[in-house]
Amino acid sequence: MSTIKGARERARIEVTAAIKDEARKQLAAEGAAKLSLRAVARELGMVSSALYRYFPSRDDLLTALIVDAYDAVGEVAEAAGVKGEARPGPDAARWTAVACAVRDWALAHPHEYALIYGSPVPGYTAPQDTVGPASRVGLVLIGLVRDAHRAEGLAVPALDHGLRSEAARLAADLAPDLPPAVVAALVAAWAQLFGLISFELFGQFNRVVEAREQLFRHAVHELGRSVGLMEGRVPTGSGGPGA
Amino acid sequence: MSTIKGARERARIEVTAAIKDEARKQLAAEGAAKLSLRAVARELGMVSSALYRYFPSRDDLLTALIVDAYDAVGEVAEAAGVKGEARPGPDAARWTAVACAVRDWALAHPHEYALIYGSPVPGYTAPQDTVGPASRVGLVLIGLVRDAHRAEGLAVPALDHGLRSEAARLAADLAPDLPPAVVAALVAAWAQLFGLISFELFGQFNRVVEAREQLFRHAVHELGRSVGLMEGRVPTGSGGPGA
DNA sequence: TGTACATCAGTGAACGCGCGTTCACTGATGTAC
DNA sequence: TGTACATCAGTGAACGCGCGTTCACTGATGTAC
Repeated sequence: MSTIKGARERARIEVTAAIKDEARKQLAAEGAAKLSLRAVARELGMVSSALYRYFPSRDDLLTALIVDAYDAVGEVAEAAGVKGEARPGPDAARWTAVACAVRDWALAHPHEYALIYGSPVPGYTAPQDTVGPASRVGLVLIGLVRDAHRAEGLAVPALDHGLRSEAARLAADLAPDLPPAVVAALVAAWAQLFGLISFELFGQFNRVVEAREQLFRHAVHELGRSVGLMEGRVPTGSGGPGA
Repeated sequence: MSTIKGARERARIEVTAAIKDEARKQLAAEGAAKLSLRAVARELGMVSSALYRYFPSRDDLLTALIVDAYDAVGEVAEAAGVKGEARPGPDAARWTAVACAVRDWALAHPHEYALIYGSPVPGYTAPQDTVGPASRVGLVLIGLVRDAHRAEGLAVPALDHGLRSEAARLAADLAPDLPPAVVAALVAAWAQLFGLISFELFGQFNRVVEAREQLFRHAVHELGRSVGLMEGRVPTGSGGPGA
């Protein structure tokens, strides 16, 4: 249990947070490649060498920011994906809710998004610590499809011949309880979901698309169908689709 | 006509090309943010100030690389998208061919791809010169769908209520001769196509997906369907689908 | 409660480095007569 | 064909800047007895 510790420990936690906050600000202003320890220290009124009490190197600070970003978007996705009384609609609606939540977070934190889903930072290789947090959004999507499958609300898609063995491998790795065709479609949909967000965020829609949310919802809806998620059977109203 | 000019002019063309080639090498090694005029000059055996005879600033060199990259991928897409005796199959096959050609180029030139489709370079804003070259791949996709439409080989998709006005706007801007539903689906598919490539290229498939080409082809095939492209009606063989 | 010692946050100076850009210059290539 | 001048590629030194990281240090906080 981390009960109330001494002033030293509390100070350390606060300063660490302040360093990361300031670093995030600079990320937004200059991008990851130009994140500078000296600038962070300067802004915090510290001397640059003082940061080394908190992070052994610039790369370690970057890693901390990456882990935080994965956790932040993961949390948002998990919150949007909860099943329960709060969200009684069909699973297709949860699918869309998760996708929109991720997109909203990305629009609100574009530079943190770019840090984790953008072009790799040159010379930086992510350490093992990032793989857990990095998989949280994916796990939400898998869980959601699993719920639909258990409720027999999944229209299992067809599986290309060429994709059979990879689909089996993916299913064994990620969700042995789901049909391989669903897992393969899910992985493809996962990539396309983030692809859509990146494309918008990195400016490719500038001067082309205006109603970006509508286009996003449309595409996400199609992605949900490609995975096998079905609409509620009643065309109007929000009555549950039954077992 | 650019007939054979003096030695000075030929030298200028050659040196300009050498600078861009060396810059591309450094792009691959260090990424766009760390592209350094001094390093390029050093590698070329010139003094750094000499580069200013060729490019007025670092940003102008970057712009030249961006334009070249857009042109390179545009050329590849155009070559793969040509209609004619060489490629008599249904338009769905051309669609896949274009997508695979773009992906192949991206895999062969990952850093040039990241330069144009990756996270924006901080502090750099693309000038007007890039918009023409940037649209070449999109134009290929539009042309291809237009061919299918003219041959009545297009199954016009349904159009969400919420997307109607944007679809009309997009169609007016990009392809007034195509049904708005098709244009909207095409723009979404275009984003997802590059999204898939970026996701793979930026390392998100590491330790998850192995048979990446198969997964890509599967997703691209679905995207083609979402736009309305149809398979040849004859399930086996490559006989043309007729008018 | 008081003292002696250990821990550790933060300082300030320094090392060695690389960067983009400017500027006056040299010398070779091209041009006009 | 020959001469005078203009053009321009490339030089070398300099300006002013920022960076990550190390290191011996001071002084405050925490701990053991």
